[in-house]
Amino acid sequence: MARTSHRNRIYDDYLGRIQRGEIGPDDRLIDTAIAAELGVSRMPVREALMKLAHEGYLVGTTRGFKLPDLSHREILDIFEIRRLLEPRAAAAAAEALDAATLDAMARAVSDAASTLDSGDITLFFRASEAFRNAWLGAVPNAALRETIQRYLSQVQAVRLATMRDPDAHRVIIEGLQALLDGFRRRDVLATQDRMLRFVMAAEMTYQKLAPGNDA
Amino acid sequence: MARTSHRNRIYDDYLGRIQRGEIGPDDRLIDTAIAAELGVSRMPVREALMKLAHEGYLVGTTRGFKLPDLSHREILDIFEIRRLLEPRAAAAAAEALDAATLDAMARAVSDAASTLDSGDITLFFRASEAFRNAWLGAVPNAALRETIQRYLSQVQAVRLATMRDPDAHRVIIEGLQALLDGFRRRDVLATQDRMLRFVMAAEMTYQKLAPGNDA
DNA sequence: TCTGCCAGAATCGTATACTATAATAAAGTC
DNA sequence: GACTTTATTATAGTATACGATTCTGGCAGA
Repeated sequence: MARTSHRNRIYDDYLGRIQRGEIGPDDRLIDTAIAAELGVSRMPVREALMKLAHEGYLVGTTRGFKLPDLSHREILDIFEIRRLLEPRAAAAAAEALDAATLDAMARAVSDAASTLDSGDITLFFRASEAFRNAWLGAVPNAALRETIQRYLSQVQAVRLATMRDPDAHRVIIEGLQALLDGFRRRDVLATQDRMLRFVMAAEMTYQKLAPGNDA
Repeated sequence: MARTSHRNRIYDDYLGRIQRGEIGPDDRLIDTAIAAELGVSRMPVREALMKLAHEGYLVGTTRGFKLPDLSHREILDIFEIRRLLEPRAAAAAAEALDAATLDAMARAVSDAASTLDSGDITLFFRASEAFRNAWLGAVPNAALRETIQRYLSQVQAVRLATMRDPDAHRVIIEGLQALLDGFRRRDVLATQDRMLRFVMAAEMTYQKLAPGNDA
């Protein structure tokens, strides 16, 4: 009867929670616990969590699944990939974005800008995520979009590490505003350049604020 | 006792088979059949195959797992990603390659070149795969390496579609020779350029020989 | 001969149960 | 009081079983 399986519903559910930042770095996702909560057996939960792990959104430990804690090196390695992919993806999205999505992006940017005064970290997180998901959703190359999405954990880790620094906060918001302007004008080249600058700014900020160098 | 789980052993086993081209486009991988063959239950086999599917090496159908049959569009989309990533990755590998790996690559290229006369398609396939795995193994950025490896299915599909054309065959071997020269001389910029040319040559050849346009 | 339906078989999704293993807590020793 | 060793327990891994679903092939009727 079910139009989709338990496994897929649970997968969608937890992917959404991860994207919205509802899973903390210390949370442990245990199949039996989730299964009991949902009134199903371990297996569909286990399979959903393993799928998230195979896609990089979680890592399995001997004691439950948790968010990956990326090392300094891994974060820098992924920055290298993002520098290569995201400018091109953003440029392609600039040609494809529709008005409704642009409006949503404008709202996200103004939400984010408002947190410069309010210091509302949660809103800033949500607005950044909304902006990113909006333009990514408009990338016509599905494979490219999915590859970029898989680095969600890195984006969130960087955000977490840099968010509380006022300078970084300001730099990011200026970057978002510049990007929004490029997207709005459907200026492919400007968008490409600005996305590269945006990623590189994030990288430099991260390097400055990074918590030493772990494994 | 087992140093690793059944699941992981089966995963490694079948990933190897896929890489070596031992799984045909019409083969169906059925968990119960493999389980019976190995003397284990369905579950570890099922989980191994699902992991391969989550990583893009297989797709699940209602009747077993099989190789993904990428559409024309998907193949072109992945070419766009490869154009962005592989030149940079090859350039980084050029700095890191050791002598033994270079020797292995030289052997792969000469094996591949020998098939111009012999027409030994299997050897050409194996040699191309060996060359690719060799330089990819030397890419220092692990995340980049893994992302590129995930497009194995596309590489194989393109190889399959272009391999039998004599012109394409020759173009590929010339590209391999040019790449080998770049790698050998540890010439980062030349390697980067040549890898871009190599990928673009494959793309153009594929477009010329491509089997129409399916879904 | 073609088309639609039905029965059977193959395979998937899920449930439950058991074992193995690794983290944690507890107990003992120096 | 710190360090080692031994229970305890939580959780992962695997096995087995069964109902649900979806192909497949044959049969009936047009």
